[in-house]
Amino acid sequence: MNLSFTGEYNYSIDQKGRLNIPAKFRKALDPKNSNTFVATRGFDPSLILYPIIEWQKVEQQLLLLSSIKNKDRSFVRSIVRYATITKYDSQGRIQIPENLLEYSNINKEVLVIGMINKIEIWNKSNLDKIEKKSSNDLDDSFEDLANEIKF
Amino acid sequence: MNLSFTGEYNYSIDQKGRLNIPAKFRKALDPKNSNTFVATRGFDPSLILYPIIEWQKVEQQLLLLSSIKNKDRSFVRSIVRYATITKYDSQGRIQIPENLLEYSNINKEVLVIGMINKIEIWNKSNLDKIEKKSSNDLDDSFEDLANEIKF
DNA sequence: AGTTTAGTGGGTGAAAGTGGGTAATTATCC
DNA sequence: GGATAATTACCCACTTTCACCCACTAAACT
Repeated sequence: MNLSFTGEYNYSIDQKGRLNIPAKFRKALDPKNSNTFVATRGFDPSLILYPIIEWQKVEQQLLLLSSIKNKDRSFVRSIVRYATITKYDSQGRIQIPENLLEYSNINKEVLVIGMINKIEIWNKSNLDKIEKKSSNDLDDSFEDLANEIKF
Repeated sequence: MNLSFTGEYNYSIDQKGRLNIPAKFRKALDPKNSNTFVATRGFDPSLILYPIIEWQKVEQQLLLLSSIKNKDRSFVRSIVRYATITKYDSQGRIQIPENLLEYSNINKEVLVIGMINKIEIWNKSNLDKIEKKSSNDLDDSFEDLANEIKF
């Protein structure tokens, strides 16, 4: 049975810029990935960790975009240029590059969120702000999505 | 014979945050689930337990949504971040995370309700309140459902 | 009444999370 | 190109948490 990433965890980044991957996520990670993730910018001001195999799927998708269209190229670039391969150490921690920390506005306290086939890393107060901003129209706007899905 | 959770049970959560799964439900649980549920927030202020296989169906549907669309992403996040995979122990108990207890306003006494293919967990007084509030217009609103299903 | 099953409580050792030191590798400078 | 600095990878150590086990009581069944 292939598990997925779910749930959220409050962790902290140490002075060396290392972040612990929750044990449950490590167990859920397919061994084919050989303990390796790709860290990159999210569309939100957050970071995303893809298992390396998942990332390769992303790459395949990006290859489908046009190299001629300005928009396409710039979209691809905006994602790929920040992608960093990292393998977690024997304590289960990955090294997060400085520029990604800056982008996501992360210093120490972070919220690690399982997103089924990938992982998001947030500065919690950042996420709270965003949630609050959209929460007014949120219930309504989710309604149509929720109707598409059988729970 | 398989599945189908029915009936309700008054149980209590112990100091470690563990909740007993009624023996009847454990027997009804397909062995393919290997004693594993996913606990998550309900749409009411209650919790839902999905057999892991049922939950995976939900995940499959969520995976169809776009990671690029803002709304889709935050919809997925709002659901998945509270989903916790738990296997019940040799006494038949699952561990319920602190944040779920808070959300559902549960301290100790709970009502465990079978909902056919999943299980709801309520703070009993919470449920009473909600039922009471809607009970006045309830008969009318149920009538509408007759258009969708037939007994 | 005795036996089995279910529900609840609690102790303990292994695992998880966190911090930090040192060697190895890479980068920088002269 | 070689010495030195900086960064990274790999270990070891400490604290806390949690999964696992044992035990007790109540209820159901025979």
